[in-house]
Amino acid sequence: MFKELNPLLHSELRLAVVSLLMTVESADFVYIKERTNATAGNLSVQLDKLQKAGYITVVKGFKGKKPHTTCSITPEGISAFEEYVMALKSYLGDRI
Amino acid sequence: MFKELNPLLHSELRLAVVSLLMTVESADFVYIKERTNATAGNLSVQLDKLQKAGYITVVKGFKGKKPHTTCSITPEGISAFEEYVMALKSYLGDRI
DNA sequence: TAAAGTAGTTTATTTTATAAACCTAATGTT
DNA sequence: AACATTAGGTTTATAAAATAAACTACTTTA
Repeated sequence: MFKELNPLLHSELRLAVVSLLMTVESADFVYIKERTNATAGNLSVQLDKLQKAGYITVVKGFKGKKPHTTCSITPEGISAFEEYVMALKSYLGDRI
Repeated sequence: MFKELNPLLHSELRLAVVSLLMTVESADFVYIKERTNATAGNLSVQLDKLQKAGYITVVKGFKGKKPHTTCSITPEGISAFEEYVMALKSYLGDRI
């Protein structure tokens, strides 16, 4: 009846991050933070989890002299997201 | 960009319960438990939260000599669910 | 050169979700 | 009759999550 919802994606902020990264080639920490309205601390933690799951890549470097973190979604992230959407549909019936 | 997801509904089991109750006039504890694959303890707790939020009504009585709990969704539950679905759409783009 | 800002990370606290243990009554079982 | 088992839950304890607050390290500005 109801499909299981991948707990890594069933989190408001992580879902927002992945959803955002689905629409762009890459995005940096500050941009993601602004778009998702997240606090830096929360975002830092959640990006880490997504990276450890292999759903995103996180590249830390410098832009000029400031630290700069760039994220992008991986193929595994894309398919996890797509599966999550399918699973959600089992909860939402035809109103979606 | 991303709408807030009602935390009361953004829980796998509570979402399943509400989603199920959207499709029936009422359902009893055991039926909900079976349909959602929940443990009794977890279901008991989550039904309580939904009731306290005013999203469902929970009527406890007896069927023959055994306890019997019947649940149904309230108008507030229906609109909360519908708003939740709208909010979700902001995360899912056009794949939904 | 001191204060303030940027870009994060780490740690601590609060919430949640969940399972395990428990309760009460009814129904077999010997 | 006494005891175990099942049904239908509830309560409590634990593990996992989310989040905010505090902190780090460096840079820019006054």
